[in-house]
Amino acid sequence: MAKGRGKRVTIGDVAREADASVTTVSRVLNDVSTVDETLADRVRQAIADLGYRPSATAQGLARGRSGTLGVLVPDLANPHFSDLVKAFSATVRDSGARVLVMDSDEDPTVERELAEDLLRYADGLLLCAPRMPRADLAALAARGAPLLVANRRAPGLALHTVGVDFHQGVLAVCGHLAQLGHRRVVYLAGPEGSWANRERLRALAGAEAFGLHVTVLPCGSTTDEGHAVAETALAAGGTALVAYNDFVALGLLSRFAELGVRVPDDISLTGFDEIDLARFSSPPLTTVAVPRSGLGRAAATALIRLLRGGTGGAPDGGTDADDPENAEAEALPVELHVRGSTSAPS
Amino acid sequence: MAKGRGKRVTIGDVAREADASVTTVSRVLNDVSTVDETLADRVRQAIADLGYRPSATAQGLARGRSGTLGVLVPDLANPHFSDLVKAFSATVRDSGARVLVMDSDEDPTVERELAEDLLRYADGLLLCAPRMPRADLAALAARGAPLLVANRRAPGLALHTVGVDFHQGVLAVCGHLAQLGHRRVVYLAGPEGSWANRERLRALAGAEAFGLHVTVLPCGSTTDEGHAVAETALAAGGTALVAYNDFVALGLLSRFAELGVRVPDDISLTGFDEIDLARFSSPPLTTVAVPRSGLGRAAATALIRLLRGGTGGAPDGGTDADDPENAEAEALPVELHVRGSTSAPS
DNA sequence: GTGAAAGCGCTAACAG
DNA sequence: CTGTTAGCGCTTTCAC
Repeated sequence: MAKGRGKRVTIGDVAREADASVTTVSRVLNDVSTVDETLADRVRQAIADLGYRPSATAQGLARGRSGTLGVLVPDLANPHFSDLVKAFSATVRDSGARVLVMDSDEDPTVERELAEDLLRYADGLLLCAPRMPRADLAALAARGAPLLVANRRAPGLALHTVGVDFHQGVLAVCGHLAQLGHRRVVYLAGPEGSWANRERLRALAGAEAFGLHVTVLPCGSTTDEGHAVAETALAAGGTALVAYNDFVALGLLSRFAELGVRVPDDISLTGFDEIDLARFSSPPLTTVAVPRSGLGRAAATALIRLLRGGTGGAPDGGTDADDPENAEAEALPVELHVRGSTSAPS
Repeated sequence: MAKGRGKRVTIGDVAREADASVTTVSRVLNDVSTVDETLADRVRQAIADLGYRPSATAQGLARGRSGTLGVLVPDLANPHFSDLVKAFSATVRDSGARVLVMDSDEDPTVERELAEDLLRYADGLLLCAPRMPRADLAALAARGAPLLVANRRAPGLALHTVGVDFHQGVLAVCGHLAQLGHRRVVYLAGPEGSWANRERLRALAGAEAFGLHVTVLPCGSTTDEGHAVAETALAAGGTALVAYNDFVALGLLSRFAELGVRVPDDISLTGFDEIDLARFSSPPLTTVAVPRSGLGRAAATALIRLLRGGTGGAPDGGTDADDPENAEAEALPVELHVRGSTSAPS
């Protein structure tokens, strides 16, 4: 029986036990080229008896691919990324591979190194690195490994990306607010260098076109930061507050409750990202739902397709890098959810 | 330069380029047995020129270990586990290894398979599987691979565990409530089979000793479930509600806000787990902080130690399984945080 | 101090 | 349909 002894059970042990060759064992393992049923059964029996499991490492070496995909995120504790990773993993697993996760702890200076390390293990990489310097991105791309970048664009870099249409989301928020009659809104900005924040700002600028005047206040991305900035935000003289994300919005809401400021009667408030709790605040939050799981699935699908396509797979020459059509972007639609935290200005 | 061509750069390429042997290259790679500085420099230069990165797979095969640790969690989107995995990964990475994450999606029927698969890739495994059948656990343990189980006990199974002292946490909550003068509390129970829930119930039973009468109401672990059970909970006739976790508590709070029930004036409420948002609800939640990151770190440390110790490492005989001292438990302390959601009964 | 050669466990031509 | 034989890229005795 499969008692946990010292040495690993190898394919050779199985072959011996089943009185077959390792090739045959390998064949039944990968159910390939019809092996005689009797023999196959004997092999399966031996596998079961010995509790044999093929070593993924050996398979990887022999096959030339590890069966592993990497994903690098800035913060796994952020629901945005844990949902993404979760969906990514599920899809990847369905395709028969596994996922190696790395967390850069929001530190752009280690991202490059982590990514390179990940590539030693993985067949491909999903990169969520909103603040990685362009040069590092270029260097990674030049490694030639299948690389997919999430929520970030890198013009002229010929890399594949997937992302969420933040622009449209912010526009939807602004449209909603404008329609309610708001004219002056204040935006509580997210992290400085982040692509998501830049994208929001870009959209906000566009929103001025339909009669909205927006003031930008530095803030951040956490509940704490939202809480801390509440009074300043109030003083900024808008009738509506557009928070960088739901965490910030909930922080504001919390502070407002303490201050006796009523939302939306005294001031309207919107979030972004739709975390689970957004429906359960008082009042429930008007926010933009972004397809986190959808993004994870899309990323997995795209990366797997890249793998299959074989980037630079041709031994010599073939489709090389400077193909302008080589880069490919995908932007998933978002959805505005109007709830109790917004109303017409008083 | 390191242009991303078709073929992978191997140690042989580096050796050729540096006019050295692969052995030497391997040596400078693993900085072992003083290689002559001149030669070493030449090798390093070649490595840089070629953009060489050792294949983790090949290293794994040759070394007999993959440099990868696995972790299986029920739900990566749950902050409890994402924090745990994050801290686990960080610690594991500091020790030079990587982490393979798998998410069982709360489905106990796939856990066994996922764990076995993980073990094909990883040198060791951290198992968070609160509902895995004992037999499966035993089977995994019998595989002989370094295995660490989080937040769950398995008497007689001689496996290593780390966990949080839920028992003490619940007792602290009850003590707090009792001291405020509560006599009748209702517990909103978590998922049926889960160890965490069983542990809470066990502690609750103990709490009756100091004068608390507790009614148990089935509920669940999500905000939605808390929201849904609110009215029933109210009708159960307690002066305080002990929620399975913070999500449930926030769901209750949300529903209470809709119903005009005031917390803590009309009823006291406690959570468990201290999610980030617990401080920001209205009122802020009295809850029990569990050291999620600490648990992740402790798990990593323990697992790494197991790896070093070499479970069943002795080729024949040696320290075998039925050693009673072989199993080892670690229970991290928790901390009650009293906030605005609890007060003396009216 | 350095290199040649034998594997690590598996897959994949290539014969029979 | 089945087995023999090379490797996959690296580490590691073991000689030099």
